[in-house]
Amino acid sequence: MELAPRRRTARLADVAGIAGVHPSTVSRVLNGDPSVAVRPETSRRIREAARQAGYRPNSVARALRGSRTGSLGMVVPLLRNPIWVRLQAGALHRAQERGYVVMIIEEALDAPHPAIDYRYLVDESRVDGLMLANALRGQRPEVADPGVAHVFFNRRGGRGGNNVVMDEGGAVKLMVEHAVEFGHRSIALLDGPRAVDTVARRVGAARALCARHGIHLQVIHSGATEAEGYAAGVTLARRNRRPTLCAVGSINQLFGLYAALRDAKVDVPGDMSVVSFDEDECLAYLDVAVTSVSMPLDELGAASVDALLERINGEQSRDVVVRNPMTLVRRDSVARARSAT
Amino acid sequence: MELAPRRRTARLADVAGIAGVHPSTVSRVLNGDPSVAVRPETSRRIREAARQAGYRPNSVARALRGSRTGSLGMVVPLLRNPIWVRLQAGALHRAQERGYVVMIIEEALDAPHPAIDYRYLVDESRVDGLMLANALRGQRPEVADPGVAHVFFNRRGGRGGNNVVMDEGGAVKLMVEHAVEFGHRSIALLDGPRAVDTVARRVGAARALCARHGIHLQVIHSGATEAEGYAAGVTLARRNRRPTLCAVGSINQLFGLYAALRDAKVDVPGDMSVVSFDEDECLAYLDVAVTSVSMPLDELGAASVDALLERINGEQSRDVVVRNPMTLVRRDSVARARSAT
DNA sequence: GTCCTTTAGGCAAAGGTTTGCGTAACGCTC
DNA sequence: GAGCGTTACGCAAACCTTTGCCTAAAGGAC
Repeated sequence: MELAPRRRTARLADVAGIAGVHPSTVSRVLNGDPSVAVRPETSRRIREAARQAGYRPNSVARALRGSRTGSLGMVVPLLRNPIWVRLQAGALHRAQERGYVVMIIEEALDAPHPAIDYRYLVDESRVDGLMLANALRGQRPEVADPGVAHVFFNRRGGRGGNNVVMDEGGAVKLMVEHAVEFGHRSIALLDGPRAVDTVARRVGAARALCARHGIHLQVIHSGATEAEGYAAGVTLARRNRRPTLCAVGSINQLFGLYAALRDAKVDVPGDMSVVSFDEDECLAYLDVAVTSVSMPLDELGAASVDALLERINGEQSRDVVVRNPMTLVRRDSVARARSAT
Repeated sequence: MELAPRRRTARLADVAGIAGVHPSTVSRVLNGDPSVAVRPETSRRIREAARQAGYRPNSVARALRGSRTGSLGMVVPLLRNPIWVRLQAGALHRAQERGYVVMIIEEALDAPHPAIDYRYLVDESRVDGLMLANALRGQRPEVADPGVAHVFFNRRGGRGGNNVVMDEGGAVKLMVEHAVEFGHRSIALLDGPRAVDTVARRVGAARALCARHGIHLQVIHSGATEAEGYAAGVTLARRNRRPTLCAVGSINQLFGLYAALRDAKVDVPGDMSVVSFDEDECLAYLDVAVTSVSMPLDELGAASVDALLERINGEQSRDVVVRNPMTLVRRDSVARARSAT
């Protein structure tokens, strides 16, 4: 049917030609402009012409005219960690629902700090706004720029008002209450670097809650990798007055911790219980299935898109906390504390 | 310094105004157009003006004029599986090196087959070309369209000439030779659905190689999830003449298989050896560290970008096989075959 | 001094859409 | 049938760059 050397795709003018009307009329009809009045018959003719010509609006021209690109930028620190993937997927789908596309930027491993300034993506009109998850506490010299629509997601940034985060405090509460339920009086929290906002909020909540419950808390900060989780696990296993439960911030650290405890002949959950803050299907299949707190990652991704679109549309800034389903997934890695220290 | 209500970002005309030249001259100087002749002093003045005005070329206007968007679309089936993430990261970085950005599209879980036609992204000038990994063997009614620049990566598609894949045959060879080295005479290959091209190539290579080595091969197809891997493992464990080594196509299936063998009291590697085709750092930390074949995923992602840019630049189509580093990572899950069946 | 070649940079069109405004034709009222 | 309010569209500008072509001035050759 179209054996010709692929004539450049149809333009508005082509459709207008077929339908015998002016391009502007085609535009209004196809976009459902309510301010226009066309006869039903004309409208039908235009739609038919568009269909026949295989018309697709040129998004570039549209973007130029309307100074809206219809795409959003998402900056994540490291795709390797599964949570970013789920956040990404959540954002992707919500963006698609709302007619936007998402550009992912993975901040390079050796990125300098303060990180490079992705506002240039907005200045170059590549995206309408930014979703940032590369903020580090204190490290960033307040790039918050009211002229550039942006939200910080999962990790807070700037002066506030643009943050979309989950209820880490609630997650910690689930964990601590679970620990209490099983009689634990001394617990450890193995988490990422303290410069990461998410970590800081978990640690803060843990300190407060443990104090209230009279539980001894020990916090260990390490990188979110298997190797560093292993190292932390080794240290932990050597302690003479060892905590009876260890909560872990990332799945990578969890793998390391598990291996370290196994190598040190520390039985899970007999000698030490373990809880992960990173739920993943594979946790159910480890040698001792891991109890975890399942966080609403997809929802956070979606909420970030929603919040960013609010900013783009000039609505009031406000912080958002995604509370959705957050549940304790009980598996086999938590047992009654053996010898209350 | 810029306390004003964020004047709309500087345009070419603004810079020209400051430098006292015509916009076209600014454009040529800033883009290093070799066909233009300007005095060094003028050039310097222009650059200074651009710097001072914080000028950023509007990529949308540029795209409209040049009919090049500078972005690439990448369609992946399911982000959950880590290999897509690594492919994505590889593509992201290479694209960035070459001045492009990448838009990720995750094909919905419940996507219809034949899948939706992402050519519309090109027709709408949202991207300059497509990297597709959602092709299924036979299922797709030849969407190959010479008018739309595209490559199929990791999974072949179309009539050939646009495929960028890894050397799955080489990977299988590493696995089989490893098996031979350890005296295995009967092996199983637990892999994804046969409609997936990658799987088909692995299976084909395995059949040929095993035949040559006189090894008995049993192929099990299942979905790439923990649950289906578990189910396959259960079946496998029940076999009376059980293979002595099982190779696994995806890490998710591997987790399931491992759990099934554990539950069935089949010792790894004593009763059955295991090899994964999906290398991941966490494999080193499982209760029995998993031997795997490490594939050049980042390189494949990068090569896909390179190949797509060739198509976009109108160069000759050709299939590409990424061979780079492909290594056997020897860990603890392979042992000498106990009782040669 | 005249003519030709460089040098240095300006002019304007084009790319496809959106949208404020303008204007015919039509129908209705009186 | 004149006047007026709709109805149904058309006109053209604007969004910002890039680029083919043009021109004016300067420099060189004779």
